[in-house]
Amino acid sequence: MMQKTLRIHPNGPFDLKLTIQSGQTSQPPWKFVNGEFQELLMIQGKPCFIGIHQKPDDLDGPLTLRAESKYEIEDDEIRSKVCEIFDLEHDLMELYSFLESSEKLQPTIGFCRGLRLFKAQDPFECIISSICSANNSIARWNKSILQIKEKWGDEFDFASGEFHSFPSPETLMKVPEHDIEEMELCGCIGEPSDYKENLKSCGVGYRCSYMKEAARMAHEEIDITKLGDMDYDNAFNEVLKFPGVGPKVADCILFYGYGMGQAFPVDVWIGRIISALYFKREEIKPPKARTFGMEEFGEHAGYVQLYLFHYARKSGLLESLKKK
DNA sequence: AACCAGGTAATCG
DNA sequence: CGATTACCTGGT
Repeated sequence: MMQKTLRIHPNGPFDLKLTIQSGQTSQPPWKFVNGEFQELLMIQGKPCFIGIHQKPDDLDGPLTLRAESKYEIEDDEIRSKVCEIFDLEHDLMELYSFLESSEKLQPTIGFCRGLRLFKAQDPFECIISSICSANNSIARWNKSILQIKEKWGDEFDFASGEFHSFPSPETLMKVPEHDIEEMELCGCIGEPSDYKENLKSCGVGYRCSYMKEAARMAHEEIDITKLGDMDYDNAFNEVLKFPGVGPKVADCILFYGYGMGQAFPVDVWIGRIISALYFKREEIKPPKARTFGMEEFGEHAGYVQLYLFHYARKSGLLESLKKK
C-alpha cells in the first residue's frame, strides 16, 4: 500500500475551499473531512485517494497532499494531476494585473482572491455534469452526479474511506432510462417504484435521454480525447453535436473539462451582469454577451466569468439584478 | 399553489 | 432566421 505526503506551491494565491465550493460545472464539491478535501482520482488509470489540506486563510502558502493507493505512483504524476485540476500553475498575478487594468473588473479581485478553475478530472464526467446542470440548480445536479457515481461507478476502498469513480461512457449508455425499463429488464417483478438503479431515479428529469445519448456518442462516435487538441471554434462546434448541449453548456465543457480559457459561458446571471456593467442595463441576448466577453476578455474570458459571477453573488449585485 | 432554477430543442410566423 | 414555449424536479 503506497502512502505518501507531498507539498505543492501554487503559482500565486489559491483558495482551496472557495474554489471547490464555487459551484463550477465540472464536478460536485469534494468530501470535506478532518480539515481536508478528499476525492478519488484516476492517475494514469490508477485509482488513488487524495486528501488536500490548506491552512485556513493561508492563501499563499503551500498545500499538503495525502495520497494513498495500492499502486505505486510517482510524486510528479500525483502533483501534475492535482495541479491540472486546480489550475495551480496558472499565474494568477498575471490575471490580476489584467483585472486591475479594468475599472469594471478591478472590484472582483477583493471578493475572489485565490479562486481558480476547478477542472474536471476527466472530460466525460464534465460533459455529463454540464448537460445535467442545464436549467437546473447546483444542489440538484450535484446530487444527481453523486448518485450516478455511487450506482454505476467502480468502488475503491481506502483507509480514509470508500469512493466511487465516474462511470465510463459505455457503462452509462447501457443504464436503464427509467423504472419501467429497468423493471422489464429484471423480469417485471414488483412495482416500477421498487426500481432505483435507473437514470431517471437520480433526479435528472428530461435530461435523462440527453445524458444517455451523449454517453453513447462519446463511446462510439466522438473521440472526446481529441477535442482537447482542437482549436476552440472547432471544439465548440463538435461538442454542440451532443444532445442537451447548447452554447452555454458547450462553453462550460470547454472551460471546465478541457481548460480552454477563452470560453465565456453565458447563463442568465452572467448575461445580466454583463448588461448591467457594460450595456447600461439594456437587455443583452446571450449570443451577444458571449461575443462581447470573448472579444473583451480574450484568453481570460473563462476566469472573468468565474470572477464576475462570484463577485456579483457576494457584493449584492446579483440581488439587485433579481428585481428587474 | 403558482413560480422559479446557472438552457435546450422543438415549433411557429 | 428570431421569437416563443414546453420541459423534470425539488424548493419556497
